[in-house]
This record gives sequence, structure tokens and C-alpha cells, in this order.
Amino acid sequence: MSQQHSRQESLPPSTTAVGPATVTVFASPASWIESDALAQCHQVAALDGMTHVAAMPDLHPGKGAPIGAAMASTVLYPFLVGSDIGCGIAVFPMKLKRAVPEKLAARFPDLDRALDPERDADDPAWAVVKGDIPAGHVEGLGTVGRGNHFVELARIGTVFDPGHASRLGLADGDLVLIVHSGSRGLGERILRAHTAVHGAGPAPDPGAYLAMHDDAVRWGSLNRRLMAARVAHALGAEPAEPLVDQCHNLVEIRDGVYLHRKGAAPGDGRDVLIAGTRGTPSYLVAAHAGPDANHSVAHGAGRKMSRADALRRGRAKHTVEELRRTPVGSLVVCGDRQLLFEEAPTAYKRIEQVIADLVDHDLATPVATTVPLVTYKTPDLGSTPQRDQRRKRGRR
DNA sequence: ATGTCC
Repeated sequence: MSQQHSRQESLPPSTTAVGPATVTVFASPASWIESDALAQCHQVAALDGMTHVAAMPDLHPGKGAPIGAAMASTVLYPFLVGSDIGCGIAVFPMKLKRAVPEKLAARFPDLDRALDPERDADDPAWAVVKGDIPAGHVEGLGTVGRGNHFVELARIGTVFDPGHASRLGLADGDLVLIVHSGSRGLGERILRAHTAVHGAGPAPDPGAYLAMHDDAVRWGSLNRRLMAARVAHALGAEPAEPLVDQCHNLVEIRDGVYLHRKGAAPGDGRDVLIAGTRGTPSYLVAAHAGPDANHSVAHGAGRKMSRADALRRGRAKHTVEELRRTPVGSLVVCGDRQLLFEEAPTAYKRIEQVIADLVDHDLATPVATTVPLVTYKTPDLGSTPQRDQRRKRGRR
């Protein structure tokens, strides 16, 4: 274990009370947490029924609710989970003979193109579907989506805990496929149906919401498996079950309250892949968060800049070429230039600091890093302005 | 985040 991640005395998290609810922030003073995000935490804490808000070190402002927080309440608020119900990160083993980024990038399948049950009936990826497709929802099946979603071929880098890594079947130099994606249009439809009637108010029939929500959670996990199978077949590897698959956007009933996770992964004795950026390593950690942290850990590096700021500042600071070929030597497949700037590594916090905060607060222990080889965001069509416009209008 | 308000 490196000095940086050695377990020292646990740092006391900073806790404040908002009426009956408490807000605890698991970040060191050295970590930059936007005041807007903290204000959102306190707004959430003031909601009816709220008991405790735990803010992770990747906390940043979201639409109405903060991202990177686990929020416990006696009342179920669908907007606290947001539209991407079931979003999560899965890690799959990938056995390839050679791993030349250029060659592999060229062989990635088009993950903007959905698998069609009829047209693509003979696609071998369907083998991962064991039962029914949740909610019978086939639109967008097998697609990655946009925003911070990605599919990444990576190599195990630094191994901090060889024993733990070995139990996962992993060793230095092994290849893995990381899939970060959610429930696409399904979760969005579920939230929209609620907000159209109740806005940011609670679910009047939690059971009815949870039934649809659970479908979206299952759909997201199935979709990650489908994409992993699509990529495995395209690269000439054998599809495999995920080593870890944790959902960071969902609501669960825990200790008799609704625990809303928004960009906060389950941290109760589970292994979690905490995503870095498209140009820095990610961290596989053993999570052991307790009640103060609402049994949660961070889900990624966390945005440092809004998308608008990242686009404006990125255009002045980076060339497209340096964003497509990163400092760690990986390639980023992304035919959408705007998305490339929005997702630039400099638009995110340093993953090392986020991990250090988790370690210092005794929420997680690093197992290994994954170093990107190829990150797939959206098809590279030899991007031209005309094509970007056409793609945006969905006329490919 | 999202078949996104074109």
C-alpha cells in the first residue's frame, strides 16, 4: 500500500444539524467542495422526513439534488435518485492475447446502436439475457448513453492488496472492461411520470414507484452485461460475469428508512469500482462504510466544473488530439467534440484525492487501480460539424 | 442523466 493510501487515524467528518436531520461531509479540508453542492445538501436535509445526509468526497451540484450523496428519509423522494435510476459501474474480466489500443479502438462495436430483438436476433450478446427483459423495455437496449457514461478497456495497474485482488481473480497486468451506464430512457420515463403529477414531492404510493424503480435497476445491470458481451464478441474475447457491479443511483429500504443514493455507491462490505476520468486511473476499493456515511462510498472523481465551464475553458486549454490520446497513453473513442471537452480529465477532481478522503475517513481500502487503454464514449465517425449536427438530430 | 425544446 502506498504512503498516500496508508491508514492513519480516521479524520473526523464534518457534521452539521438541520432540524432533525444531520449533514455529514466526508471530505478533507484540502478537497474542493462547491458551496452550491453543500447548499443542496442542506436543502435536502430540510425536506420533510429527512434523517441524515452523507456527502461523499466527489460531491458536486446536480439538478435540484446533489450528486455524490446518500440521503436517508422516512419519506421516498423520486427526484433524489433522479432520472438515471439503476446507473452503476460493472467490471468484467477480459482475456485478450494482445492489447494494442489503436487496433482495439477500431474494433469496438457501435454502442449508440440498440440491439433489436428481431433484426439482431442472432447477435451472440443476447445469451446474457436469462429471463425476461425488465419492463419489456427494448428501446436503447445495449447502448451506453451520453454524459459521464463510458465503456473502457483497462489494465490492472498498481495492486495495493494482492490477496484481495487475487480473490477477485485479478493480478497486475490483467485486462478488465469497465461499463458505466444506467437505465437510459426507462428510468427517465419513470421519473417523468412521477414529476408530471407530484413534482419534487414524495411518492404517494412508494410501493408502486419501487416496483417500476426495481425494473430500472435490473434493466441497468442487464444493459451493462449486454454491452460487455457486445464488446467481448467484437474484440474476440469470451463474455464473462462481472467481478463487481454496483449501482450508485437507487433507493433502498434500510434500517426502516428510504436510503436514496445519488452518485453514491453501496459501501457496506462490498467491492466498488470508483471511476477516475478518461485519462487517469480508476480505483477498485473494498468498501466498509458505516451508518455515519449512510453505508456509502463515492462513485467517481466528481465534476470540478460544470459542463458549460468545461466546454468553454477546455476549448481554450486543450486540443481535440490531446483529449483523444491521453497522458496515460489511452485512446478515447468519441465522435462528439463537445462531449470530449465536457468530459476532459481537467473538468474532474483528482481521483487520488477522492480516494484519500475515503481512506482517511475509514470508508474504503484500495485494492488496485485500473489504467485505461481504450475508453469508448460514442462512435467516432471521423467527426465533421455536419455529422455532429446530424447525429444530434438522430439521423445517422 | 434523457429519444433533450429545434
